[in-house]
Amino acid sequence: MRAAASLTPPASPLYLREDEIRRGIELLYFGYTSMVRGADSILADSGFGRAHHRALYFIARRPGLAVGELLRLLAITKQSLGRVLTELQDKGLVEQAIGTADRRQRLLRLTAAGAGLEAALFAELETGMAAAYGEAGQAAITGFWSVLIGLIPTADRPLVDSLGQRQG
Amino acid sequence: MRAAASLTPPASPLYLREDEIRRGIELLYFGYTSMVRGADSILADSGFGRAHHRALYFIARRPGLAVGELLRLLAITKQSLGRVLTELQDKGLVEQAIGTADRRQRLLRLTAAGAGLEAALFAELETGMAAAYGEAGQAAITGFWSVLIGLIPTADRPLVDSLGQRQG
DNA sequence: AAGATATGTCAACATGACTGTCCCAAATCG
DNA sequence: CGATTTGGGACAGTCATGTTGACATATCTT
Repeated sequence: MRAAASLTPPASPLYLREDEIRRGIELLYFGYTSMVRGADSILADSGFGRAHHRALYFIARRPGLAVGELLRLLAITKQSLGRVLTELQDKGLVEQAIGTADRRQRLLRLTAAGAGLEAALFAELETGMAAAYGEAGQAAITGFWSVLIGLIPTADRPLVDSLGQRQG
Repeated sequence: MRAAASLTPPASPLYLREDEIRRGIELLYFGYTSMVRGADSILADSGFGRAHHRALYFIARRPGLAVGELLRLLAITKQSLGRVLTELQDKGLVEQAIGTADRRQRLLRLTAAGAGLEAALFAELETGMAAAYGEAGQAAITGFWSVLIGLIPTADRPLVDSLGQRQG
């Protein structure tokens, strides 16, 4: 089915060859690692790692996030998150408040210092992402999103979607 | 960058809002982690981890790959790769041959057992990727690829492209 | 009052990165 | 030819970040 080698179509809709799957796997791997590696030097300067970055990111995205929600987003154990969160609080980047509706909850938000670091980290990711968006064009962006959504198990999609929703 | 906030053009493809950038970051994170997590149970059954999976993957993709090329693909230190490679060789999944053009090189390939495990791992990734491709449609796939390529530093793109090239 | 839930904490351990150092064999350069 | 560089390997120690398991406390729900 490799018939016309001269006029290779980008991707055939029905006959998905192994090479097309492998290309997706590889680009996803290299694209993801390129993105996260971009922030490493900023993190190293602050004495933090990628785990701290992920926590900062989601707290910045959803201020007032409860610990349990962050746990579900990161899909790690509470012991792992506990260490990260303790460090961020000890260094004054994150603060907690007791939940209003449910007083067992600890609602997380960034301090001014935390927001400053997160902004620097975000600016770094933004540079790369904006360049990629600009290079690829508007139509490509929606395609990029829709394939990625398709990779996420349907059970997890509401959680991911909730990040983009207007704050309640 | 946020200078023209007052006179925002209505639907300009160049006006990239923070939410669009954050959506890309998040979907890339969740899409990538969803993909790799799918193979974890197979790996655990074999007593390997994600580092072994990455090595197996690239050796399967480019049989006869030299150690140095694998090192550049994975972007880790040779000490880290050394341990992984030693384990894969000790368990009979990978074998080495002395380079023909350059006898210092060690060319890597999978044994039959290695190819079997890699096939099982690939089948797992393929299931998810094929479903996402199918859900999203052909146009989306090329958009997906082109944004991801844009995220990869230009200096690294030839290396990534080389994976898809016909074997020399 | 009893049970479930949200969070925190202690301890031990596994994985997979890192740095630094040293070594050997083969290729390449002068 | 000798000197240097390159490809690969090895030893030792460390760090970041994940895991299990057990247990405690406060609060909400029934």
